[in-house]
Amino acid sequence: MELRHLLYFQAVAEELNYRKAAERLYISQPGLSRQIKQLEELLGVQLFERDKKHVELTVAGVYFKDEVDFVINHLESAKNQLKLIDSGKVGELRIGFLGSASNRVLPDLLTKLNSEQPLITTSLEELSNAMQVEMIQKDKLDMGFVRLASVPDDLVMKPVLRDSFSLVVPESHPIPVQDFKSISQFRDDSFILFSSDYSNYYYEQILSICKDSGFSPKIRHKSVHALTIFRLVENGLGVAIVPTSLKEGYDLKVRFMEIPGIPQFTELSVIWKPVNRNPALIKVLPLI
Amino acid sequence: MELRHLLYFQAVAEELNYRKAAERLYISQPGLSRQIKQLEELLGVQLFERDKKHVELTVAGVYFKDEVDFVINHLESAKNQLKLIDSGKVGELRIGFLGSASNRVLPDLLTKLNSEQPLITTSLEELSNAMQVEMIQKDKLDMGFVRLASVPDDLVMKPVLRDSFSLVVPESHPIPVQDFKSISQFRDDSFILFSSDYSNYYYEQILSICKDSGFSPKIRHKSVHALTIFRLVENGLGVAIVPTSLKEGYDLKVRFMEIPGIPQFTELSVIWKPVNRNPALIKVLPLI
DNA sequence: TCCATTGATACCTGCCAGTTATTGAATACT
DNA sequence: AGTATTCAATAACTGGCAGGTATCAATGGA
Repeated sequence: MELRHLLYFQAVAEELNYRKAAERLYISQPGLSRQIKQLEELLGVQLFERDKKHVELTVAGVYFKDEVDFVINHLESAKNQLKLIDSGKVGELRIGFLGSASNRVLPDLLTKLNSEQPLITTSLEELSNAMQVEMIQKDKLDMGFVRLASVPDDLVMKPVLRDSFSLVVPESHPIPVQDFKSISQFRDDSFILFSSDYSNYYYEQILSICKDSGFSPKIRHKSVHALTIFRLVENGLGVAIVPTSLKEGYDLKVRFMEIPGIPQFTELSVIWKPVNRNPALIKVLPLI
Repeated sequence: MELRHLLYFQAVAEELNYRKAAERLYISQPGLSRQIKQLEELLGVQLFERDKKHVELTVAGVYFKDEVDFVINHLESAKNQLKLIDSGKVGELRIGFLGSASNRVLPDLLTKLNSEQPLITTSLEELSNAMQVEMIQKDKLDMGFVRLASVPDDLVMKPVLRDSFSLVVPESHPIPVQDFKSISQFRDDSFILFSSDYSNYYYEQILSICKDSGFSPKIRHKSVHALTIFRLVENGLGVAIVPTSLKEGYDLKVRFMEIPGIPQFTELSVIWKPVNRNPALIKVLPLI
């Protein structure tokens, strides 16, 4: 059985007249007759009742017409949908992001995406730098927001936000912003950092900030979640060094103080795999 | 486009290897290559990613595979229904059921069906929860008996039997029914459970029963068949926790003891797809 | 009675699905 | 490194069948 049989059957079932159906299908009437006969043989079921002048659907034929209509329509819509997916108009984008990603960049992207490509859906997952790289390489993720100095050859990286570092202290901390001259003023405080296995590069950078100031920080706590770090700071368990952009978006009793006179900075970057053929990714890349 | 293209596409999408797919289809590999190429041209969409050694589905291809599976299955079932209608029967109902389904519910339904809709025939298949959901979605099954907390949006679920949990022990087990106060009395026994891939929800529930009683069960064996589990218990290889309704219907040297004082219960539910067009299903739904 | 219109039959033909033989490239095996 | 193996694509051929024309047999309206 072929789709041809079904389309011919549809036409005859609607016209109930071989000549007219054949005309509509742009084929000859004898050809149509034969195809319908063959369909009936293939199915082992009589679909039409002919009485030398009139054509009528049998009970089985009525049922089959319904099903054939359904299948043909479904196939037609699948073909259309397929085109949309292929052109990237609809699709899903799997995005990974760092817990220390900005509170601005990701929402901005999603907003832009929503207005310019409303049929592209997203799935978001908070993951470490290393995990994002691995998952993008394995095609389990389309795009990631990371803080890394470099990525493997098969990925590309594009910086999206350059960030200075800020010290985060409890609101009640005795040293006020205007007196903050050097990070070494906090050499005796406990420090709370992002875990090194979460982002090793990031961890090293923060250590180098302290080292440049001539001390090695007492690291009391480590966490992978920005919010957890802030809560710990809030409760007086220590001070933290984080990207300045994290200042926005949280409502906490902590004070952000940009660290003066240091060369270190951090860049939030988007990474992806150029050979990833997800059409949705190709549509989204120009937006970043 | 013809059905031939779709069937060939299915085969290649499953094998991801032209040679093997061609073998399975009993045609030559070059012929298959050409037909797939032609299908891609007809659709105007690339379905496979080839790199001189490996064949992979594109994103669009993954979508299309799903749709093609659905259409082919639907058409297949329509053909079968058609034969039944033509031969005077109303239709066939394909029912899936869990190994841990009750011994009462399914026979009851079949008896009722036999008296009220004698022209509807049934085919029964024992399948896991996940498999039933998938097959119903793909129109390979009309109705399923499952134990699940929820089902995908395109299916509906109706509870048919609320069941408590019972402990199953060998007849010779030293703790008699009247002394059974808590499951924690069996903390040192080995446990035999339904496999978690058979029904994850179910598995978790049993673990939670033990956890609530303050211990974590030593799981020695897992099986997907109720009878296997009972045989293992019978032979002293451990104890099992199963729905109480399984008590009936087996003739075994085991003792069922309802677990006292626990909130957990399990519901056997019927699931089906509302848009399923099988006329037999529509006749049967009011009976449940 | 004649004619218009129906679907079925007989026979023909050109296209294309499927074949075999081969290439070329990438991987696995010495 | 060199050889064997395995993959998909290409080229050239062919046979079957979809679709064509011509025609028939029947029905029903004048």
